[in-house]
Amino acid sequence: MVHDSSEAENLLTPAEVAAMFRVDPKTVTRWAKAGKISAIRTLGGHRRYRESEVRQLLEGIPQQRAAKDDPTA
Amino acid sequence: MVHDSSEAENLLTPAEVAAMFRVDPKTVTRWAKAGKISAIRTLGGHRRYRESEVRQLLEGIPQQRAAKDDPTA
DNA sequence: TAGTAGTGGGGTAATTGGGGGT
DNA sequence: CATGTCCCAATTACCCCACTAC
Repeated sequence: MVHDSSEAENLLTPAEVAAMFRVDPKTVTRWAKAGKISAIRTLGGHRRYRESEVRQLLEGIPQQRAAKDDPTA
Repeated sequence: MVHDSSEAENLLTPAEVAAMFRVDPKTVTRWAKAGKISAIRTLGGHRRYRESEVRQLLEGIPQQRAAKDDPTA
């Protein structure tokens, strides 16, 4: 493959996200409907979720903070 | 360079597009058959897709909505 | 010319979407 | 209010094999 997609965001299926949260896939769908998580739709209408966003929600990481002020110290 | 594609019509293979949508290459083929995405045919019958168009679809730009509920009318 | 990976085509099982009720 | 489950229809994923792309 000589092609190169400079940017590749990892997308997750509803089932994968559901497994990570230990909930039903339908619940993930409701979260997307409620705008609690962003979703990308396939041309057929199925949803795909950004892995980075999902992990962030799982970790409970609020925002990225400047390194000059590190509260963990 | 004997093989420079410049950057006019950057074409993607089915596998590339499939990876971007997190779907199976076969699914992309189905989208092309359904006319949901324009495809260019190689002389051997294989399909190639326009990167610009794929990106637009990923961004979630202009999705054709069912006419049953069109507030613009 | 040969070899490996990707693709097309067809068919079938699994997942997903949407509404509704617990 | 949020989640899980049942319904049905649509979309998607994986199986085969033959041919193209490089």
